Amino acid sequence: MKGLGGEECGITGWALGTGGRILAWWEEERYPEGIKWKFLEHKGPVFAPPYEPLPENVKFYYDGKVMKLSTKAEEVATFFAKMLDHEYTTKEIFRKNFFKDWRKEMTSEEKSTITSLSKCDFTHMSQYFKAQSEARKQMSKEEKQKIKEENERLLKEYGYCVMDNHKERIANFKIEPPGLFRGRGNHPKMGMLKRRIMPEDIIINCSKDSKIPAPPPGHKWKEVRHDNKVTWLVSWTENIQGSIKYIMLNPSSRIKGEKDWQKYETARRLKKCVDKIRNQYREDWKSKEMKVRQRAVALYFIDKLALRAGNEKEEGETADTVGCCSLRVEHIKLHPELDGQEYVVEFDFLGKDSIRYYNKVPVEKRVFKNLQLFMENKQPEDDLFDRLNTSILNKHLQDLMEGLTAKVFRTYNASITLQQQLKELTNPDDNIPAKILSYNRANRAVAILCNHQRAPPKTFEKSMMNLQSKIDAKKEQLADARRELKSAKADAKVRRDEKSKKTVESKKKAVQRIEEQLMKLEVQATDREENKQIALGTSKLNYLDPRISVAWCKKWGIPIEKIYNKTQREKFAWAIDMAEEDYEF
DNA sequence: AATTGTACTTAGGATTATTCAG
DNA sequence: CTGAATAATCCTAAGTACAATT
Repeated sequence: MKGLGGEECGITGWALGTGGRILAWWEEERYPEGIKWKFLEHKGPVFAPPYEPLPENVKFYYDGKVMKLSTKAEEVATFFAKMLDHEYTTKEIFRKNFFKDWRKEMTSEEKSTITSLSKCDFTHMSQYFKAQSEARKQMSKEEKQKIKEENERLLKEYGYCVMDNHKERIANFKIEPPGLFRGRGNHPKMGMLKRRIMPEDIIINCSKDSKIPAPPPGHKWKEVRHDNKVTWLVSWTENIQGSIKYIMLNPSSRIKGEKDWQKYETARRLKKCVDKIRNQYREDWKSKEMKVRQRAVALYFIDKLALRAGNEKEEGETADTVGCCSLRVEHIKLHPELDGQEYVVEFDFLGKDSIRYYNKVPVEKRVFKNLQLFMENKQPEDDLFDRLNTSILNKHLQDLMEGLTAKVFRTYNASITLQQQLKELTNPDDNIPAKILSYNRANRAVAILCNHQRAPPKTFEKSMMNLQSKIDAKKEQLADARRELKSAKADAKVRRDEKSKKTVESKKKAVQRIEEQLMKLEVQATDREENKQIALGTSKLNYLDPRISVAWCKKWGIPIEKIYNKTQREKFAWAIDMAEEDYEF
């Protein structure tokens, strides 16, 4: 193991600074471009537990008759049985894909008997699994403790690696278990069998001079390589899309954190030239070249609406979703006038994860006229920007600023919006809960911009009612406390002794306390209502320069724990350490 | 210039752990 | 102490980006 300039502490492997203090990664020297590490040692992946056949008394029925399945066919059947309550299993594509793949696992006898999925009865198997999970919940404390300890042992042994001078947490050291593919939205491959990954599928990446992880007994790795130009430790190819999956490090690691930091620095560089770029694309709306006009309008959408770039996708391989460059004519409607506004564009399309993007946006007249032009003589299913793709766009952006790509606009606009909103919404006289509400509102403005949605929690209505009744109860309690205070005051006026004065004081305090509690509840209710369909986590984790939040906390004396939970604090340790209250994005 | 392959970030839902009210 | 609500964590799919290849 080699140090990066500091001395090296023999036991922990941490780099030491000049004062002998342990250096955090963000205080160390960086590697030259391209090299990701010099030393990498790990224990390899943890494989999915082997299949455990069902007990004899758990039956599968075909066409009303008990049927004993071969182990392989049974395993795949259990995948379906475990999903029986899920909407997936009612979908035609899911059922068709599942059945096709299941049949591949059957013996020839099974194949000739089982010819229709609708004649399969998995309910007994399903009940068995429900009972199992119920039993797991009912386990004694000791049993639960034992499982917890086993997990911790696994984490301790396989959950960490040594990369250069640091012991780092691995994000996903467990190999994905076999199961049925759950694509999102209207995915053509939903229900297909995700096969079991074996050591023979696995490529190990580590350094030559490290202790190479041993494959499970009787097995060997597909390959062991020593590539320090990449950050992954383990990879394999999955069978649904044929794409490569990786085991990589936790967000708290140097290699992820440094990249994250760099991402925000790139966005800050965009801040310095964004005005120029905006003027440029506005000019380009008038260009003689169609290509340039399309590029300029697309960039305007990416900037103004925080749309994703929109790479091309292979048709029929994935759900039909789009981003900016892949928008089709059918995804927008042009309204010369709508609700008293001129030149309104109505967007309606499915984006990443098949989340719907719906928005009515007034745009400049030039943009509107250009869109009309782009749509001329086209069918609904034709590309809106037929002379443009993400590669062309990104090449252009690279010319405008080094390191600039389409997604930098999302990062930039998200972070700058948070900073502005915090400035605007924070009221210095507010107490801490009210300030946190303001923070959440600023966060929410970003989530809305980025269209980060969630399904409203199943229990939303109920929990809202619960909260309301809590508020009502608190209001009554407050009224009572006020009455008591009043009578205590009257009492003190008559008696004029120390004891009754003290009573008044304590009653006053009680009223104050209850007022605060009430206010906290009301704030909570507002916050929750406004958050019904909006997911704050994604922007907080991926788009908002954490130094903005850290600075805000320092400025207003808000404990950082109120904004970031433990995991988030680990991920953003660099920002928490670095940012002062005057930090500006 | 289109196509393919690789490596990485971003994403919402599912599952598990913790907290809170009764 | 117990069960429901809530928060945290886990999981892995689905994007972006860019290099290599045809």
